[in-house]
Amino acid sequence: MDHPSNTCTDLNVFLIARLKHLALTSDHDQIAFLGALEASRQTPSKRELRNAGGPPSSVRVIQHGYCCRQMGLSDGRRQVTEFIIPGDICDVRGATATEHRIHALTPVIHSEVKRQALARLVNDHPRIGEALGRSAALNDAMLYERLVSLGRRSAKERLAHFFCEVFVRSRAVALTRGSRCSLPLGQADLADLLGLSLVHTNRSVKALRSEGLVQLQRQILTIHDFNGLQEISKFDPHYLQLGRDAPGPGTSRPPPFTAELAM
Amino acid sequence: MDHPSNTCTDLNVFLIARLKHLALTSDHDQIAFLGALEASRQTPSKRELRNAGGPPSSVRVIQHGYCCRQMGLSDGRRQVTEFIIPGDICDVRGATATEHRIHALTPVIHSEVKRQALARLVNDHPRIGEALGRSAALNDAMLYERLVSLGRRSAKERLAHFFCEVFVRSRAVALTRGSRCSLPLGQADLADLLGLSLVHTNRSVKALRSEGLVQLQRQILTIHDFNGLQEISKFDPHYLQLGRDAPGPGTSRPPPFTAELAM
DNA sequence: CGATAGGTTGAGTCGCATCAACCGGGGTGG
DNA sequence: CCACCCCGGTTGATGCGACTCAACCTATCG
Repeated sequence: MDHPSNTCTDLNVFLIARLKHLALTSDHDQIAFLGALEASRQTPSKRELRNAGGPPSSVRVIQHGYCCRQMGLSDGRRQVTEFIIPGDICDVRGATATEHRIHALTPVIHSEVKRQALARLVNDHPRIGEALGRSAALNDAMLYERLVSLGRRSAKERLAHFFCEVFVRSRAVALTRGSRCSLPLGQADLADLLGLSLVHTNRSVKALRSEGLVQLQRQILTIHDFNGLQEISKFDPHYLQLGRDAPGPGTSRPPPFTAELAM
Repeated sequence: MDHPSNTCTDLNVFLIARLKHLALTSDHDQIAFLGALEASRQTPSKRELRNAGGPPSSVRVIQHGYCCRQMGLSDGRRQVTEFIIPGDICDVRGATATEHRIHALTPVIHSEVKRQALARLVNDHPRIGEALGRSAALNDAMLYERLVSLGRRSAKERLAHFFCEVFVRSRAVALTRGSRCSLPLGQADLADLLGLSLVHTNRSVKALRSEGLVQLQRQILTIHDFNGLQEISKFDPHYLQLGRDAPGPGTSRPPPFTAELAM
């Protein structure tokens, strides 16, 4: 859970954890997927992730580090649409041509699978296709949930909900240590993610902190009272399709996915 | 563009128009797709669309009528996440188990393709898979765009942007007549779609109307000044992946899709 | 040690929400 | 045929949540 460094023994631990949660459990399939990855690339902090110049619609995998996807308006306003953690699989369906950017919040190691290779891969390993479909569905579920936040939740609710989400997602790929996880977002980024102003974000975070619910300092999120956050935001982890309350990654079992579509 | 009635000569005109825009141009493929549809079902206005009891993840196609997808919070607040028009293809990736509902705004005729059939279909007709992928990508693009609206646009901007979007989408499936199209959303629904209160929605609509930009009465949206709306909201139709300014469906050409992923 | 970036705080304002009432039309039942 | 009601839209008044402007504070760093 520390900031990206080279403490990571295997480049793909997070990705593999993610694949497990996507119910891609067979070693055979996992190896096939890893095998299809291009060489890893590094992107330094505060830079944009760029495809390897190739055709724009390949699947990109974040092996290490954090980033966010954001869209900018012509007048400078911006909206962060996703917070991306290690193991996440991005752009499963081709990124639409809109003004999307993936911004590295920390040094990021990532890789991609080219269209061609992916097509073959999915053909030979239908379960990989299914897993990717689930990944996309999960992504959508988070999008929908954020839409609800921006549309109908108050500032504190948005923050509480987001903190819950980040923590549960992080835990699912073993990126938590106790009640802490990494959250390398500045308050400005947080504001743009939640559709709030910087100042109001600051005050709302302060409110949650002074209620003893969370702490957020030096890029580390500490959850002091998960239930409290959950109470405020009515957070229901169901949509994340992850093992419900598994305290450790060991006991979390892949959820009973309603056999999804390979596509 | 009238309210759903039986004036429609062929049940699938809108769907076919949509398929064309998804660059599924071959008659062969189109017929295969239509052939895989289950028997059409009707859902009366103000009811929920329900799957035919079967497994939850099949693709659903709206042949006639309008609906919206919405999510409810425990305390009664709700968020409308999508406005769905004839020809739209829903749930391409399995609907996540969250509290999603598809609500019929008018009488709706719809059909679905079962998972099994779909898998075979995509296998035999790879272009159908690609088209469905594009459909999902387009859906996502609209989601992202709405996220920006809710997060960073003012009430008037949201309305203007949404009106532009609806009009362009409707035009793409020949559901416009002149500068009018159907918009069977009450102001309450509109409010829940745009993350505003009913009252403020009303006043904002009034503002746009008194500036001579639009008119919205009896479920009919009339665009008096598209450029004005576009100016206010910085609407850029690019993300809709539709032919740019084609006044009629005849001249609109499928955009140069960056060959997407079949999956 | 100045410089810069990120976080914190105060004051004032505004957009939007909320509460509450009213209006007009279409349907319904007496 | 009219009285009634219900629903959707409209409007006014008021208050709050969130935004903006503008400092200031604190760390980290070259």
